[in-house]
Amino acid sequence: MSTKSVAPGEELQDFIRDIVRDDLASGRVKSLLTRFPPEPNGYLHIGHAKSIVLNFGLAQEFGGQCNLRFDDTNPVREEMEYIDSIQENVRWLGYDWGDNLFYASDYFQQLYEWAEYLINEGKAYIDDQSAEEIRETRGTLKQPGKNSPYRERSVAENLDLFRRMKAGEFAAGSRVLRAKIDMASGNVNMRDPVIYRILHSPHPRTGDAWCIYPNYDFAHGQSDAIEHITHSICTLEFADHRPLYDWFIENLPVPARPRQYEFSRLNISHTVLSKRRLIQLVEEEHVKGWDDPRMPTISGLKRRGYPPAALRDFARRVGVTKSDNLIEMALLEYCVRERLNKTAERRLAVLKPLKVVIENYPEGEEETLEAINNPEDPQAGKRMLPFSRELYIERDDFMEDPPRKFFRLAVGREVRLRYAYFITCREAVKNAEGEITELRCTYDPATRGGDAPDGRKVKGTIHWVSAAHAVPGEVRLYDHLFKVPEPGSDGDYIADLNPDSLTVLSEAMLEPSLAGLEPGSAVQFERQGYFAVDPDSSPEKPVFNRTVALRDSWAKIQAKK
RNA sequence: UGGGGCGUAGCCAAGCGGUAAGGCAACGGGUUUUGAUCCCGUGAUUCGCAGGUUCGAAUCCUGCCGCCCCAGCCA
Repeated sequence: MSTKSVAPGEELQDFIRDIVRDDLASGRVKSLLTRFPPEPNGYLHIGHAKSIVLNFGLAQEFGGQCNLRFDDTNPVREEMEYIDSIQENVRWLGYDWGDNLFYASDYFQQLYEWAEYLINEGKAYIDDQSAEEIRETRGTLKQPGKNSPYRERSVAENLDLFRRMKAGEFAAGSRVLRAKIDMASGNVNMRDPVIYRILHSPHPRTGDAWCIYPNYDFAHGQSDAIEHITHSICTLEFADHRPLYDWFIENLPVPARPRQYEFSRLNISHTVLSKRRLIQLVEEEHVKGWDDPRMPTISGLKRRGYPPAALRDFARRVGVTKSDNLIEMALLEYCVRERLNKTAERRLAVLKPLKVVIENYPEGEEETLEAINNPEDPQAGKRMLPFSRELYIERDDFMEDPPRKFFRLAVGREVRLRYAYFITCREAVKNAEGEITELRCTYDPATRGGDAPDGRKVKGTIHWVSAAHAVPGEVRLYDHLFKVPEPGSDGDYIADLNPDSLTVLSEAMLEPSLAGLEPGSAVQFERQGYFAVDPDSSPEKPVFNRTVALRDSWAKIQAKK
């Protein structure tokens, strides 16, 4: 399976890969070891996918390895449920970490010992100040902080206090362990950062074994060192933490010297990718859960029908740099179409049905016509479509007063029914309200299959489904979750939500082969778009999600008017 | 003069002193039983701005401008 958009043999080019090549070439590292380090406190989204594809992709490209490591240092926010969904998501994206599944919590004992080591070295101390006091004495971005009154405690007292913290003698928040670095540093992260805090809450994996927990800064780099990670890749907001990351590596007897590199996080137009905002969308029910097909979460994209290969391709196409970016949703959609065009079988489905009666087709008669499953893939074979006197076509494929360039049906005009016959519309039947309820047409028996023996041409080909054989179903049409490229750029992002992001069509008519497909199956409804079977689907009532519409140059022309 | 990062086409992005790759979008045209796919063609005398070094600068130097991140006992 080809998962790359780059030509065979062509190497991806970015600053991370430059560094990796140099390190491998110079022998600084003998083999590459990366890691993907999610915190199990939420669902993964496409921004994480970029990181996953980078870290696992690097390992694949350079014959290295990528570990999956949960950064589970904060028991008050983390849950087992997320640990499971994250693993599922990474696997679904197509990556395998083998036996290399780790948890920062696996290292709690080692981390604790290193904390004591720092105390013994006179490089860490117990601070009795409250959180507010610590904040107040940290200084501001432009002014240095003040030393804590507890900063010069003896090693013995620090050790005693730290052990009693561990033993559970103190209340949460009453004391913390701080690294003794420099309260006047221009980098706020270096102003005696807190590295251990008291948290009397059970941990999803270690239970009540601990009541003190290391924080991110004290756990991440050391975990990298324990695993002998060579390149610890994270996003730009951690660049300010790198001096601290390095400080621990230099001041602790760690078994390896990993290095941290930062790249800019992914931003995509017409959606949001921050955990906080995603949670709000779910909690305030602007969407129907984490896997709502409009969500940029991995589970949402999966339910929407986005193929993992398209996501991988997308992640590679956006590149890896340090500059702020806003990738147009159009690029993601392009990747999805490109993939699905090659893999999705074609089907006929009428979303907004309009009945058609073929007056000169014998009543009670029916026949089957051959249709190609995927013109892009001969291996996909063919199928048979039932045809009869009464059909449904798309309402949008008929116009009473059509403009000149309208190639579809109108009274007096002839079009081709895909894989079937040429038909000519004779009359549009209306009800009392003046709405068109039915089209009376005639067909040309000589055009069976869709070609006229006399060589005459028709401008349009439309899709259809035999009324007697059609399977009714529900089709969910999705549009951008937000109506503007940058939600919240001028005010509240909630106000930018697209009220029409979901349209449910409950009276769609599907060709028979569309019934009974497995949830997740992807098909193309010809002339309309790619659709995926929703988990809500049942053989009695199929439900399809529109993954992405086909490119539509006719709609584009219409929009210009 | 807090610290850190970034500025190449509408959106991304190569480029690493030798005279601006590529993709998406847009716009033309061709093929077509999906107004789809596919194919062909169209963009930067210029790389945030201003100086300087050099035979030669997007690439080196200096100054300026703009944008993003940091003051959780979150990650």
